[in-house]
Amino acid sequence: MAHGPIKRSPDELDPNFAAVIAETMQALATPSRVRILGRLHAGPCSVNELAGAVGMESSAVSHQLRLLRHLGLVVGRRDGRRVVYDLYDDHVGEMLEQAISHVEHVRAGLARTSSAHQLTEA
Amino acid sequence: MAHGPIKRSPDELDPNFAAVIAETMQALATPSRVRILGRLHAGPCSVNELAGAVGMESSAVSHQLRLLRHLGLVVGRRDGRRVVYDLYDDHVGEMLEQAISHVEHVRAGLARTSSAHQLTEA
DNA sequence: CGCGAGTCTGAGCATCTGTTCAGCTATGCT
DNA sequence: AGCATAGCTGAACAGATGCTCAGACTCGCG
Repeated sequence: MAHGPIKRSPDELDPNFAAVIAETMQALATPSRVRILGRLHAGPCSVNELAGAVGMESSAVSHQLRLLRHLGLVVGRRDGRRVVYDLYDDHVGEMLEQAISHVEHVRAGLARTSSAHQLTEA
Repeated sequence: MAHGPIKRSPDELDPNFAAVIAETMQALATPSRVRILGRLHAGPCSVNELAGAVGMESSAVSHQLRLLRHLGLVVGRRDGRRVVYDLYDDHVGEMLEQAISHVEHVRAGLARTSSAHQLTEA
C-alpha cells in the first residue's frame, strides 16, 4: 500500500491526524460500544438482539450504531423488517482483540506497580 | 498468571471487563493524549518539553499525565527539578502504532464506502 | 535562607457525550 | 387499508471530561 501524505510514525504526530485517531479510538472508549462490538464480533445480529445482549434500550443501541457506522466500524443491511449489523471487516475484530490483549497486559503491569510506586500515585 | 474470571474472547464480553477496556482505551480517545503519547514514543521528556511539543499549557499536560500514569501507560522519574516522563513499556508504543494502522485502514475503507452506501449514511 | 524554575493539585467553567423519551418511518402481515 | 414490529431520529437532561486559573510544593542555586 503506497499511501503517502499520511503520517505513519507515532513520533510527533500531526495534530490533525491525532484528532482522527482520537475520534476513531473513541469507539472503544465506552463500555456500551465495546460490548456492542464484542457482540458483533461473535456474529451479525439485529438491533433488538444487540440491545438484549448488552442490556440497553434499542434506541440507545441505535444511536451508538450510528456512531460506529459513521466511523466505518460496522455496517447494517436490511433483512425484512430488521436491520442486521456486522463488523465492517476483520480488521475491526482485530482492533478489538488487540485492544483487549493490550489492556490485559497494561492492567497486569498496573497491579504490579500499584504497591511499589514512586511517582505513579499521589 | 492464573487469573480466572477475566474474559479473553471478545465475544459476549463481561460488562465489567468491557468497562476496563473502555477506561484504558480512553487514553487514545483524545487528540491531546494521543499527541502526548506520540511524543513520548519518540523518547522520554519533561513536562515542559511535552507542553511545548503538543502546544498545551504545562498544567493541562500534567493533568493528562496523571491520567495516563493512573492507567499505567506512562511513568515519571524525577531528574533534578524536572520530572522526565516515558512510556511505561514497549507495549504502549505498540498499542499506539496499532491504533494508528487500524485507523488508517478504517479511514481508507470509509473513503471507499462514503460514495456507494446503503445504510451507511442518512 | 530566599528566590526562580518546574511540576502538581483543586476549583470552576464550558463543552461534550450517553441515555431516555416521544414520535416518526418503513416493512410485513392479515 | 389497518395494524404491529423493528428501527431511526431529534430534543432534553445528567454526568463526565478537558482546559484554565490560582496557588502550593519541591528542588537547585546564589
